[in-house]
Amino acid sequence: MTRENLAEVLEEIALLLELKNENPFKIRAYRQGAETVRNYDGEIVELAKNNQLTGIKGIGEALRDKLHELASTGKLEFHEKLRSEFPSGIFELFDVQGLGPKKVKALYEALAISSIADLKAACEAGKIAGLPGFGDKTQTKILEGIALRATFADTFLLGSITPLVEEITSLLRLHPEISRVSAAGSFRRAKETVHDLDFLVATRSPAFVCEDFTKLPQVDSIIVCGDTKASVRLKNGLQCDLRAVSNAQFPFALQYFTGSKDHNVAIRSLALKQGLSLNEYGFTGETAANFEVNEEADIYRALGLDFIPPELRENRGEIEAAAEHTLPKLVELTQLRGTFHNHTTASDGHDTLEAMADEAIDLGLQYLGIADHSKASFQANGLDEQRLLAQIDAIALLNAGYEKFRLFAGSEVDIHKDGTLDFDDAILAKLDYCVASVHASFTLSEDDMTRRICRAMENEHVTMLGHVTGRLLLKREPYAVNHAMIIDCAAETRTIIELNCGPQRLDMDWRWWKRARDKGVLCSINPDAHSTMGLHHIALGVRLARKGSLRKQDVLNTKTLSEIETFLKKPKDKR
DNA sequence: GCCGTTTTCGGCCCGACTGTTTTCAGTCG
Repeated sequence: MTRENLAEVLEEIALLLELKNENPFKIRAYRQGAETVRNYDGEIVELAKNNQLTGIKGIGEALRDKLHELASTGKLEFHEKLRSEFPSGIFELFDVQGLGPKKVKALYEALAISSIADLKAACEAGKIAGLPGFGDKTQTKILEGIALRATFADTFLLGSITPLVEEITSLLRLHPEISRVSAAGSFRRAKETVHDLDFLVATRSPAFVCEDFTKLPQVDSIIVCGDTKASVRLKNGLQCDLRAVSNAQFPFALQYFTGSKDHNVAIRSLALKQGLSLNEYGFTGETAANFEVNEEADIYRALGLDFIPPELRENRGEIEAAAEHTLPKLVELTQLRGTFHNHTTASDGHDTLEAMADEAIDLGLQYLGIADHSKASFQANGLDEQRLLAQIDAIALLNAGYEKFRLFAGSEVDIHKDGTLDFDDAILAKLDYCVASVHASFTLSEDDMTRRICRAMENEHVTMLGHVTGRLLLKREPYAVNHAMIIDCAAETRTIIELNCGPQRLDMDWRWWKRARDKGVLCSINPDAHSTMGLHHIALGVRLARKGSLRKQDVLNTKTLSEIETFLKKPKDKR
């Protein structure tokens, strides 16, 4: 039973309750519960098993008991009973755009439709259009929705859509009727994956701008287009929404559409307590006129809060911190001085040592850590001892030619199944630093995997731990590890934990960094670059580090070259 | 079902858009 399993059951209950036309607030409580489970920074599964879920906002008595039953027995009677009332295929109907609980229920009751296949057949036979509340257009839209679902993924990697967001933002900026532009939503909050893109613009001609938006070259088809909002499907399948507001409304709308929903609910209730009502267009209420709002920060200030950076807006304590003026000063891209864990043509990288160094210099970095694979990563052309020693020499030779830049010789050394390393200590001692990573035997139990990784971290030559869970977002599940124990072990052994900023990895997950930070564990923002372009992912890494509440002093590679040289020369237990 | 500086009951965000209606229901964010 994983955290995600718990959350999924709660979400499924919410869906089933919707089908049963239950109290919408009860339904929301289950959804909220799922979100709380996903975001909780602690061993929530363990706590649920031991029935220790107390004092967690959003989880009351009923949810606590249900999560306890679920975590300790693997199932939940309440859930199973609900499930037995509907065929299991009915869940996939919710994936079709335009189908919500009422329509799904109507389809099931009138035509016994309980799968996408049923639905498609019924549409094609023209049976849907005649149902009450349905019509010809609905039937056509459902067929389109089914086709769309088959063609495109519905979730996208933050890193892979970033260039697209930049393109669209620049095009909107060029529009003569648009004065302000911003991406909003989960993209702006730097969620690791996003379902859709939200753009917000300030304009005097909203309807005109909405129409132009639907004509952008990236647009495949129009979903809706009204006077103040438009939704389109981009050519890569991503749904993209535009909201057009006035310049005065812009900061309110930006705050509103950036979310998260939970953050906004909390902000609004805080406003209400102060006699202010907040919506996406402004303040209302008796004292509303007292506040001049030009920027988002003015809204937070009006509520007695420090400005909350978008990355932190997940309702995980940031509002309380903003009220107490204890928000962290988050790390910024311009503060990075170098980066570690990068590959070259020696193992599975596409570019040479020299090319990688040149790119790092162009990015304004003072140092670059090389860490090609070790010999056990046979599939990645891992280096054996001899080739590694040759690479150390090659790096020394290049370093002699740089004036204000340095390459650090490292290795991404495989952690064997038993926690021993792929190189012996004598070889590791010759390196400037070492990243230890798991690349095989992913199916160990959580206990065994955690022990394996901790054993590796106990090695005095292991500077940092690579990709903690090995996850590939949207592709491969993380292997089972106990994050809390890994973090404790890192703190004890003075091992740095990597924030691997490959767009598919973003591992360790942002939800754990605050805990690591508070235990004094340093983070290294590592691109795991396999090409010169891969180095650019440090920008993505910084966004996720910010989301994880990390400050400059929590990030190893904000150290200057001379600081990092001193740091790496110290014995590990003195760092 | 959750929550509490309106505290154990009675709130809990609501506006935009579409399609099917003839004033509104459903979906979405």
